[in-house]
Order: sequence, then C-alpha cells, then structure tokens
Amino acid sequence: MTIKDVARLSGVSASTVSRVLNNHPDVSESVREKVLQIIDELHYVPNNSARDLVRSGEDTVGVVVRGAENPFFTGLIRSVEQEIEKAGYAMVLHQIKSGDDELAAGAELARSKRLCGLIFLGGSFDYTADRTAALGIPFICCSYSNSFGTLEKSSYSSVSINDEEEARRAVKYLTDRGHQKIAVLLDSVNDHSVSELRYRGYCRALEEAGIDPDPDLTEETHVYDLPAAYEGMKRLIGRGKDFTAVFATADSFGIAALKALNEAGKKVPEECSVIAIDGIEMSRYSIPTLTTLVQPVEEMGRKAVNILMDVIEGKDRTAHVYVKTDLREGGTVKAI
Amino acid sequence: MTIKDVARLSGVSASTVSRVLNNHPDVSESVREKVLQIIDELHYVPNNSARDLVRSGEDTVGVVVRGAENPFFTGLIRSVEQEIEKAGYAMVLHQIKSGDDELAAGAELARSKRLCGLIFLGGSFDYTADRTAALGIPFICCSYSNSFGTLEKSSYSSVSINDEEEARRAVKYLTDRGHQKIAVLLDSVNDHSVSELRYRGYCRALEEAGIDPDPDLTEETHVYDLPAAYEGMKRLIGRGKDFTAVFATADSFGIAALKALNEAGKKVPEECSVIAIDGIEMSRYSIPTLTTLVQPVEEMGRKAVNILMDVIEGKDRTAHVYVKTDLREGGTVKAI
DNA sequence: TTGAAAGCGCTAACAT
DNA sequence: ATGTTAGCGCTTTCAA
Repeated sequence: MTIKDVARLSGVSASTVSRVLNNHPDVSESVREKVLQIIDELHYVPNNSARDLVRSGEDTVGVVVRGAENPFFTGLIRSVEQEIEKAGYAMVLHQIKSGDDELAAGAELARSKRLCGLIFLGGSFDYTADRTAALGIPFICCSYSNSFGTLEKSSYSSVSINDEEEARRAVKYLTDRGHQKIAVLLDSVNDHSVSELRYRGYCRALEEAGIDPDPDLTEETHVYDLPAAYEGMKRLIGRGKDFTAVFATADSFGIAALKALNEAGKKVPEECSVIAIDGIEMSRYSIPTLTTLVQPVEEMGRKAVNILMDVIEGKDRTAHVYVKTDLREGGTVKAI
Repeated sequence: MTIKDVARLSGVSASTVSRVLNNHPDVSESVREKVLQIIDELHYVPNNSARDLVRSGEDTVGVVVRGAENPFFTGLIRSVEQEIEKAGYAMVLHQIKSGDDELAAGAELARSKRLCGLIFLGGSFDYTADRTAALGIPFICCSYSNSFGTLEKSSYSSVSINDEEEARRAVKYLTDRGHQKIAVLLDSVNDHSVSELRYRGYCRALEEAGIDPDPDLTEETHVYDLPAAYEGMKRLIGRGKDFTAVFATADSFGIAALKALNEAGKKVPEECSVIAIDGIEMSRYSIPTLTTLVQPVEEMGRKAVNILMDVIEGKDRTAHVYVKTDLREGGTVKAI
C-alpha cells in the first residue's frame, strides 16, 4: 500500500496526501480530514526509505553507538540526544555491535539520511584519513579519541577523558593511601584502545610512586564482559601473589572483581581495596559502593554536540577536549 | 556522490556498477576491478534508502527492541539474532526508547525494509486489532504477551514466561521457607504491564499461604530504574513496618533493594530475604548473589524465531507459548 | 558481458 | 487549495 492508494481512495492527488502527511498548511480542512480518515482505515504507514531518499534533511545529525550493551553509553546517549534537540537539530540513532565497523555504519547513515554531522559513541582508536574520508561530513568521537591512529587533528573532533592521566590519578589515589602492591584488571595491555591507555596510566602512577610493576599483578581478560573479568580476578587471587589493592580499568570489571574477592573471602576494603574508572549507574549499587572516577557523561554529551554544531555551522574549527572525571568515594578503598 | 559518478569515472553504466556492488557473476574481471578501484578512490558508499526502496527483501525479519538500556534484552537480542541467521533470514534491528510506540516503529520498518516478519522485544501489553493491523505481516511478542489487550489469539504469536505464575512461584519459595511478612517492590500495581501481572502472582501466593496482603508492604516506584527502586526500598524500610522478605518484580529492583537494605544495616539474608525475577547478568555479581527466577532467554529467542518462521512459511499457525524460569539459588534467601 | 529504460514511494517545485 | 511533473539513488528487466 502506497501513497497512491491513499490518494485514489481519498479522491485526491498524491501530492495532497503528502501535504497532509507532512502537515502542510495549505490543505482544506475537509480534504485533510478525508485523507486522514482513509489513512486510518487503510492503516497506511509511509515508507521512510522513500522519504529519506527525497528529503533534504540537512538538519539531522547521526549518532552511532558501538556496543550499546555497554551501560556506560546509556547516560551518554541521553545527554547527546537532549543537546541535539536543544540545538534545533534532529537526531537519528544507530546502534551497532561491538565488532562492527562504525565508520562504515556512519558513512551509510550519512548517505541514507543526508546527515550534516556524525557523533560516534565508542569506536576504534586507530582511524586513518583514508577510512574516515568516506564519511564526507564533520564528525566527533565522543568518549574516545584517535590515540593510535594517524588522523590529522584538524580533520575531526573529540571529547573524552584523558584515559592515561585519569588512570594515573586512580592509581595514585591508592599509592597516596599507602598501597604498594597494586594489581590491575583489564581487557588487554595492548588492545590499542581504552585499556591500553589506562594501563599506561597505571604504570606511570606506580613509577611515580617508586614501585616496580609486577607482571604477576597484571591480569588481562581479553574480552570485555563480566564473566571474563570475574574469571580474571579469580586467576589473580589464585596466583597467590600478595596485593592490597586492585585497579579495574572499568566499573564493570570492578564489580566483577568485588564479587571474586568476596567469594575468595577477601574483605573489601579491609583486606583489599578496589578502584575503577567510569561511573556507570550500577556501580553506585554495588556493596560496598564502588570507588571510581566518574566520567562526566552529561558534560561530554553537551560538549560533543556543541563542538560538532560549531563545525557544521562554520562558527569554529574542529576541537579536541579532555574532560575531567569526578572521584566518587565509595566504600571500596581503605588506606593502609 | 552517487552510483552515476562511479559509473562515469569508471567508464561504464550505472547498471554495471550496481552489478559489481551486488556481486553479480556476469561482470568481466577487468571491469569489476576498475569499478572497485574507483569506488575505493571515491570512498563511495551506496545509499541504503535507495536500495531498500527497490529491493524486494522478502527474507528479512525486523526486530524492534523497546528500552534497549534494559540489560534483560541483551541476551535476548543475541539469541534472536543467532536464530534468525540460522534460519537463513536477514535481520534488521531497530531500537526505540521505552516511551516510544513499538507498533508504529514496526510498521514503518516493515514498509521501509519490506520485511516478512517482525519480532518485538518488550512492548505494551494492550494492543488492539486496529493498531496491529498497520503491521501487515506476521509478528511475535517476545518476553511479553497481550494480557491486557483485545487481540485475538490467532492474530499474533508470543513467547514469554507466565509472569503471574512465576511470581507466585517466587513468593511461594519464600512462604515455603516460613516467611509471612513479605514486602513487594515493584513499578506499579496497575501498569497493565509486567509488574501488574507479577503483583497478581504475589497476591495469589500470599493468599494460598493464608496470608493477608498488607498494603504497607507494597511499594511502588512508578518508574523503572535503579534510583527509583532504591528510593522505594528506603521508603519501605523507613515505614518501620516489619517484614522478613522482599519480592522484587525485576532483578534490577532486587539489586537496588539489596543496596538499600545494606545501607539500613539490615543483613541479607539473615535479617531480610530477597528474591526477584529475570536473571540479568549483573545479578549474578551482586553480593550476595541475587536469588532469582532466571528467564530462559536463549530458549525464548529460539522459540520466537521458530514460531515466526513457521507462520511466515505457512507451515504452522500462530502460537502462544509459555517458557519456564530456572530458579537460581543465590545467597539472598534464608528460611526462617 | 553490458547498457537503456523503467520504476520503487515519496516530496517539492511549478502550474493552475 | 490542488494537481502535474520531475526527480531522489538504486536495482532490475529487457535488449543488444
């Protein structure tokens, strides 16, 4: 069923039906009602592909989220959404799986919906100019940056925390409180992604505190999920190496660590402290409340949209900003 | 940039480019290479709307998820995805917000992508034939059913747990262990949705155990999120009414309840037991591990796809199946 | 193996 | 206020 069917049944032309559909003012009330009635009777629903194909839609920004199951993104999406609306633009959200190629998805979206800009929530840290060229519109990386890629700074924008620096801060929080034997639970030390950066910060903090990193206290999961983190923590404990604190490179890892420690009979924070980075909602409800560096997702969403808008509207150049985390002192860290 | 640009630059017609794009066999190797090269140089990405508009795509099933931030859906999506692929169909996933109209989204998707079937993950419990008519293709409700609507059973399919019965089972698990004063933490007693059904089961279990429901032990949050559940539990505790157990109508509510109890100094399970329904991944990592009735998400996804396929392929009629939960005995329930 | 032409469903000038 | 016409970018007959 198409707009033509509706037109025929209503005794008008397709254009008129289109006008009704799009709330154009210049349609007589009687015709409008008639058309609406037919639409209702027929349960007609316009084909969006056809609409997208013809509409200009230069006021729409695309948001592609990679790994929507990551609870860290929920707050970020909300914020970005709000800000885009506030800026008077429309938004189209596209979620892809963790393994998928966000640039390909973004390029496709840009073409189909005729976007004026793109926001990536989560993605790879190693783009090349060749790959981003397909986008053809301004874009911004939100919550990450192109740390391992070869992109020119001027060719894109980014908003994120300084992962290495914040990790350093987290671990320093531990060393400042007398911890010397600090384990790290992370995805991978060289994934060219967030855990690699945060691992660097961990190393730097140890270094600054005059502590030699102990390879036995570095536990990689190689997978980003709770079971893997839990198993990783169990391995760490099982190794028998002494440690008084754990730095988890993500809240979810911290939560899993809490569980593994609890099952091993290690009291947190009395026998082992835990600190993480992210500040997902759930970590507020762990027992004890996870001590963590909370990413300012609201601010990140706002800044991402503002920067992108400025670039789109030609008001400003691309930009790269670091935002600061807020330390949330939960109950998982204790001074020695 | 369009297919025509590629055609022009390659010195061939648009049809040929299209053939290359779609891996048609009858294109000379030399031409294919040339075209591919130009595509690469130009960073050309086909417009999906245009493709959708013209492709038949009768082998695609749509999946619309309402409230993707709900961790309960992550496992379900994975399962559904797997099964659809196994059945030899393509899948297109569409996520909408909790407040959005999944039927409208589904109808739009059905038109745009020319689907042969639709799977709804989460949605309203009160459809009317009039509203679902717009879909125009077979659909199945996965994880819920049309309990409060007027849909004829034969007009759709569903796979879900029997919410009332499972809730009854959860609460019976408590009464069987000597609990008499059992509080319930839920969204709303009359939301025409899952909490209403589970509340009924709660009432029935009490009744069967000869216990009079105490209105003071029913706590509604009216919002489905962790902070609301946490605050609800605090109110419940603050009321000063005695209770020895809490039935949370969802795992996330259970986790929030655990936290509130902990902060109030009530030991779980010694001073208060907690049981929930859902079995989200995170509840495996609460401390203590949440005792809950785990929905068999894998089975649900599999059955949903199978039923839908049978309807699509005309092999079978619509069906409505209940699946059973698995009781996971965590550490939050203790006999009195 | 390739190209020309038609058309998918819709919107947006341009007429009237 | 309404209809006519011309595409949007692509795929797909049908011819060649």
